[in-house]
Amino acid sequence: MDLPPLAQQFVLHFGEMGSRWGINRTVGQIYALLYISPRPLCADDVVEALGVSRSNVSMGLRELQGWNLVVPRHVADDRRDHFTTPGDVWQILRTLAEERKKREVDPTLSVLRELLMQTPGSDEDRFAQARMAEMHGLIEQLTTWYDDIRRLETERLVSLLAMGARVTKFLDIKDKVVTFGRGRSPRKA
Amino acid sequence: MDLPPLAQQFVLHFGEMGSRWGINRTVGQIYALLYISPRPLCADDVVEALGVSRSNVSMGLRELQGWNLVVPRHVADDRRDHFTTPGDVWQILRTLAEERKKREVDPTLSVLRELLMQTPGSDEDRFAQARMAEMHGLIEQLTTWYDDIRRLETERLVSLLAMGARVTKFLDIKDKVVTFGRGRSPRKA
DNA sequence: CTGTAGTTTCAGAAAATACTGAAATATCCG
DNA sequence: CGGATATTTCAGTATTTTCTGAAACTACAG
Repeated sequence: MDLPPLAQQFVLHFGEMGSRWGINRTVGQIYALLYISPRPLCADDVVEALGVSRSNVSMGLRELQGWNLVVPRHVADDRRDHFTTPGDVWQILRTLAEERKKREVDPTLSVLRELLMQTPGSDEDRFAQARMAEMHGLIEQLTTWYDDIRRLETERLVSLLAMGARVTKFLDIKDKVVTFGRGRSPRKA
Repeated sequence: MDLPPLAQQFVLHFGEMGSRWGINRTVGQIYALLYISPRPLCADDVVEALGVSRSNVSMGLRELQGWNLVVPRHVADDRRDHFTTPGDVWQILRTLAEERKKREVDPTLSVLRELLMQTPGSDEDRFAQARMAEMHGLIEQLTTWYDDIRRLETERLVSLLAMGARVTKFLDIKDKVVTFGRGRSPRKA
């Protein structure tokens, strides 16, 4: 690997973190490389930059495309496919959330649903099913919330984040507003 | 493995998902088993239920304790350690978020900080650093937000989730309130 | 149709990870 | 302390995952 120092450290870090993120080292490195590259790179550029085999790069790029974290981009006067990461980090975050949900949460949700449909044949199973119901309820609440906020434009999402826990203040206000609406004597909030 | 049908399916599913969640099959199964068990189990119970080696269970339990997803619990008249998962699913969610952040996000955040301190030695590095700054900004916003809401009691967290994207309505209200505060003539909202 | 440049597939090698049984260690009780 | 029970460590084995080079495939230009 022969990259400028900062780039190299970044790429190596992503390689190491790869395993914790459920991807392998090469895939992590390819992503990092494309992320900090000022222009789209072709597979051979990646081979050269990372010093791994051509076929490994091919597989890595395929996997990253499967995650929608890397997109092909045509470059004038070159038959070869070139690749970039989407530029907007907020978009990347959405993609990541979406894909992780799809891989890590959805399968479990559907298994839980199936198991909750079945009739328990023993006390153990009855208890187990109750626990599964709790887990199912939690996941369902989370995914409903996620489905809701994923549609927000970035700007709104950012202000929501910036508010943080302070939004709960408005929950209080809401309670008061509701009270007013029920005919109690209003007074200034 | 010899468990009641529902329990068994649940345990097997967690074993399969393990790899996607960054844990191995046995660890996933142990967790699932403890989660649906009506009483704390000792290591030998787990060996018996899952049909894996004693030492494997020992390592798995150790790992799960490292994640704070399993806690030892004493059982009367038995010298052996017994283990449970915390009962409250919301607490489990918090723990999971906390641990995943610690393992998957924090190391990258600190590497990014380091790399942003360094002086770029080339145009490539200058560009790379700009991209790293974007990523750093995003992660920092997310972790700030997370630090904020992780402290909420469950009840408030739940209502926040239930509100979903509707909280943004209050952002509009807030704008109005600010406007009022600046001396424009107030009228009922 | 043929040659060329580019890409993907795939079987096996290499590396990493998970699992086991045996031995070592720790803990408790009398 | 000595013996019994419970737990952990660890070296070796098995399994899984990753990576490679060679071959197969594809698309296009001449």
